[in-house]
Amino acid sequence: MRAKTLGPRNSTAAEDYLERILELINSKGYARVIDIASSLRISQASVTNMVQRLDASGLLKYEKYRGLVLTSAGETLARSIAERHQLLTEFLQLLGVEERVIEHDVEGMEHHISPPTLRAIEALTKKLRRRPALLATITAKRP
Amino acid sequence: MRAKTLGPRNSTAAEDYLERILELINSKGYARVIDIASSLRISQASVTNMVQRLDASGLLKYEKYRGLVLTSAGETLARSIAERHQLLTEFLQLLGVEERVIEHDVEGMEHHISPPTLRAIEALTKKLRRRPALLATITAKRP
DNA sequence: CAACAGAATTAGGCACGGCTAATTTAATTG
DNA sequence: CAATTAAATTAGCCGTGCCTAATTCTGTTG
Repeated sequence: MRAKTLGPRNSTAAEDYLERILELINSKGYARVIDIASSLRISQASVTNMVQRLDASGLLKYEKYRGLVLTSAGETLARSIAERHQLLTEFLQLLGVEERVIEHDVEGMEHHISPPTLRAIEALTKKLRRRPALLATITAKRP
Repeated sequence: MRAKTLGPRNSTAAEDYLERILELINSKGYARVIDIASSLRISQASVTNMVQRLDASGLLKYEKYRGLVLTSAGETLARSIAERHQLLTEFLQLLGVEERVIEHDVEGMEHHISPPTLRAIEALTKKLRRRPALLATITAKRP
């Protein structure tokens, strides 16, 4: 068995897993290794490995062959990741970016947006929602 | 000697190197291994390794112990990376995000912003620049 | 309750992108 | 121009996060 460190700073991969695990739990009530794997399009073996590391770092409780549950730390983190994802998605939707592109870009960049930046984008998004005319002039230029 | 693959899809690390190399060339006329290393805060050995991989993928010409120059493909790519960086920085500055935070976040997310998203943010940035009043209401809420 | 199928785990490997230590090459200078 | 110093390279290592193949566990079912 290897070390499975996963240090203090949670990696972008760990965030992807947490985000998906929360989604699965919300939609089906549980998150099996096989479901996480197919949802993230990676192998079951990779999921097992990461789940063990997430357990080691206290973000979920995991029992071999028995399943997993998020700890409260893990759930809190997963929720904030999901919220950030949602906000970034809404922001880009407002700008008229194509849905496929949004998914791709948000997936990549979400892990690198710190709370202050997120709050700034959130404030902007809220403003823009009330200025459809302003947005129209922007999106009109990119058909 | 190892393979040094660096496949078709250029990695985020490769983009960081190219960006910094262009900056160095613009500011001092050349980019030595030791300058790249200290600028990116990584070891000289790591730089040598990556520079060899960038050479292998045609983004720069490199001769051992002799230095490097960007190919036209490398320079074009480096320029677009730099422009994207600049645009994202300006956007966040406009939103009143703290300079340190901007640097950190842009460094992380820039590699994941595709051209359509960038164009959307660019259009928005241009609009916002002419709406200081609008921006004031946003930034005022985050002291 | 034994056999089977499905799910999970382990074993072993790989590319990436870092590192340090040791070595080699280039450049400076007495 | 030889010696020294600075820069660059190589060798070898490590963690992350993915993979496939082989194995093991669980739950169902005849």
